[in-house]
Amino acid sequence: MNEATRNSSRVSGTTRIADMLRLLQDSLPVQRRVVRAGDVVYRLGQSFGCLHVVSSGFFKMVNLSDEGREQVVSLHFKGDWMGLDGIASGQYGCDAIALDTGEVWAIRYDTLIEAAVRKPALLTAMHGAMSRELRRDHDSMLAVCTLPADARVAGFLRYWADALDQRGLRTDQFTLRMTRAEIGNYLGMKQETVSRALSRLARGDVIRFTEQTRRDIHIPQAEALADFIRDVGTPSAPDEGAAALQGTRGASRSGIAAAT
Amino acid sequence: MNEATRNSSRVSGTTRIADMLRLLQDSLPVQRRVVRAGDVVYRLGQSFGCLHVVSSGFFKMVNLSDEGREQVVSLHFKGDWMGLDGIASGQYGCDAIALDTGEVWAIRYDTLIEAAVRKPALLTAMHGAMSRELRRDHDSMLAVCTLPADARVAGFLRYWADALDQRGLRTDQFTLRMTRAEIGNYLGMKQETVSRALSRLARGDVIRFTEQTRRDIHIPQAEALADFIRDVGTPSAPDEGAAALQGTRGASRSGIAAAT
DNA sequence: CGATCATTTGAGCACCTTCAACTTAAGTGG
DNA sequence: CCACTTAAGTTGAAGGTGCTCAAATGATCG
Repeated sequence: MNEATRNSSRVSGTTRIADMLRLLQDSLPVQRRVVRAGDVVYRLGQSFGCLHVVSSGFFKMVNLSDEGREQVVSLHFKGDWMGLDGIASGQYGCDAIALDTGEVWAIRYDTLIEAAVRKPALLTAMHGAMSRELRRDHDSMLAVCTLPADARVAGFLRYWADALDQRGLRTDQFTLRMTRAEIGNYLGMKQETVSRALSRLARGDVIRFTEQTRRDIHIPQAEALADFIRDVGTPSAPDEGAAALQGTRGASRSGIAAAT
Repeated sequence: MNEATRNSSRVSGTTRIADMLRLLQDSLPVQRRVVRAGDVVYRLGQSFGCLHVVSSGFFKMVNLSDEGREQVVSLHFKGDWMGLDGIASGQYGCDAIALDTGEVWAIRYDTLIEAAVRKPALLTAMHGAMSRELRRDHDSMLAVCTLPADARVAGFLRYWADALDQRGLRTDQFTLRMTRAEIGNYLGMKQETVSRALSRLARGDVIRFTEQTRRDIHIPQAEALADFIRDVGTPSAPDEGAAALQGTRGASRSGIAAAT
């Protein structure tokens, strides 16, 4: 996703999501459910029957291997759909866990399909959600496989800010709803590495910590974040945007070589 | 995906795919296209209009960042759908590249939706494809983020064998359609690491190379592959299945600890 | 049959992990 | 309100997995 796409989607994003929620509400019987942090919406292996749409709050999807390895594979915000990966097999493919208080709407899949004959917009909404999720998965893989740890954390913050942006919320300051361990799991690194990366970003003034909690992030300028991802992500880049981090880590790829 | 799921899907998998291709052929105008290795089916950013279904051959989907970082995000076999990630934005999200000679059927998305009113099975087919792709993406992330390099390569071979299995092809011996560099990119490692991992697997007799080409893989017993992934994937496991690799790498996690 | 690409293998190093200690935040019950 | 407990987060030191760099071999193709 490039810069232009991100910016243009702010206004249309909020209306798109609001319109979709209204459409669902008006066209289908929805089962509302209020959740609190840690609540389970559904579990991997449970019989699939409903799709779930986020009305408010934040959710994580956790994949689990046979041997017990865990992986946070996606995050879901207002307007996102959950459970799409259960359609084919008839069983949900992940655990869906609430990261904060919020509300989900459960929609029977078969009911949705029936109603879609009368209201094609329902299909468009669902297909759009699924298509966006595929795109997001692919962007995640790109980041996990091609970016060093610091840039991955920076990319995560940008992703979170973008998600808020598309929902009309303030993006220069927000509260992470996840522990360092959860973030690390999602990004394919350990919690200590996340902590160090955040400290380095703060030291370079790419981000700031507001409050003592260390979960409230302030982003002085979105440009600096984007620049940082670019510069650290491409080893051949000269030191311009990430120059502020000299001595901490930004110099390692070019500088240390001469020292050995 | 557990063992039972994999085995039960062999017979039903082949009929499912054959039935689906027949359904598409009989219900919709499909644009056939023959491709050869390296051919581009569509490119990232191109205007979305058609979904593409693999009639034969093998394909990779490549995601590209603004700065030029490349990532193979998925592989597609007979019966798989391509281009689903373009629905929401109206642009394809990846490059679709043929890995071998084959055939793809292009289907107009809007035509599909119209026809689905008469034939709901068309929707079921498309939703199933998308759901399976989401599941596969999540399994990829799990592997990339939680398995060491050797187990990731072993998991890749098992994935390829499973894909062939579901299509009724022989799974104890097959030809990889990708270079080491492509495999490495897909698995989040360098080509040298893939090469070393394959050499170690062969040294432990988990796989064998047939022919001189080093792309024809023989799997003496599928169990050994699965065991290997389990054993190397879980650090706490005692040395039983991967014992054959003593001295190469399998011992590092449990053996070296005592040496320090 | 020379040229190019793919693959293998070795040696050294860097990024990230592991292990550990410490600090801070958030409850809980007296 | 303050000990006490537990979980989350930070930071340092040391070590390992996988990367970089390099060279040699093997495969493929005009």
